[in-house]
Amino acid sequence: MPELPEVETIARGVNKSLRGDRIVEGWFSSYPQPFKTPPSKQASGLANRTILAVHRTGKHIVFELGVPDRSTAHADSESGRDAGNADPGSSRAAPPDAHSSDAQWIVHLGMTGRLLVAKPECVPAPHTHARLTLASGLELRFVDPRRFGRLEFRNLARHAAFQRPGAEPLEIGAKQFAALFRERHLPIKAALLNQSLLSGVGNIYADESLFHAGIRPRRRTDRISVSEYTRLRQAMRQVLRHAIRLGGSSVSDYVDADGERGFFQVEHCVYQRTGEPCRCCQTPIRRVLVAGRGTHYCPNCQR
DNA sequence: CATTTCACCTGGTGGC
DNA sequence: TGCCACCAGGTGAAAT
Repeated sequence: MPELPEVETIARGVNKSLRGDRIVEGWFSSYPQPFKTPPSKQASGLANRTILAVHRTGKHIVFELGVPDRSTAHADSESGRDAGNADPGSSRAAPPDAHSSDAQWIVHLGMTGRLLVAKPECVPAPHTHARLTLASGLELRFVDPRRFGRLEFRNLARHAAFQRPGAEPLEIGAKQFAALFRERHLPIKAALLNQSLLSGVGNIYADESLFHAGIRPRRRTDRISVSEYTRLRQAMRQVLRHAIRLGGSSVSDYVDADGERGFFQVEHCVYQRTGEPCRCCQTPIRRVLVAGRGTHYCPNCQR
């Protein structure tokens, strides 16, 4: 589900709700699959840190975290919550500053991952693999039925900051975009899905971008002209920006951090419209396999 | 090395 | 109703 527009929507939502909040403690399920960092290390690494900012890079959500607030940890364990609350220097007094980030929590949602801001009394969904309790009283929950998602904690004193593997689709220039693909020899759809080239485009937005550019998904990257790449980049930018404005695509169960569905699925021209008439020329949309993924295109509009 | 295929998971859907 | 095959937004390891 989560491609660039969905991940962007979730990151914005979490940032809005939790920026400046403090992580009191983390709970992680015993399944090893969703974790790049062992659960115990994530829990101890996250505790008592302030969330300075939450942002998207590629398909990853990155939490920028401040240094652990030891005074709060002591106050909580020795003299109860009152001491922490009475101290104006603790909890939310300091303005969040992402540049002073001391650690990062990196969330990848895989196919079915969700990140939800919830009230603690709200019953957790099945397949909830992580819960962070926050000083505000809210909870952040990571839910992921298929367990393709990944959670990682990085202490920046000892590890480099997270970097997306490829270029950012909304930042790359026209010249670099064409250069990225022209010397390769694979179907353009496969190239668009390769995150080490371009980070953020997935199955939905690859198909939609190729439709709007009028390019067939099986065309090889080395046989597409520079002017076609200019069109493709333009189409991709417009599709991604429009999808972000509509809160992403809710194909089956995608929801944002507040549990709200997106609306870009209504605008899909080809994705999961096999056999339905093209919105442009009425030709039935065709489905084929490219790079092992279901791929949808209009045989008339795309050449 | 570049490219392609497949395994990793659970759940929903549609055919018989 | 039950059983089964097939499909799903992603990625990285293994095979070619």
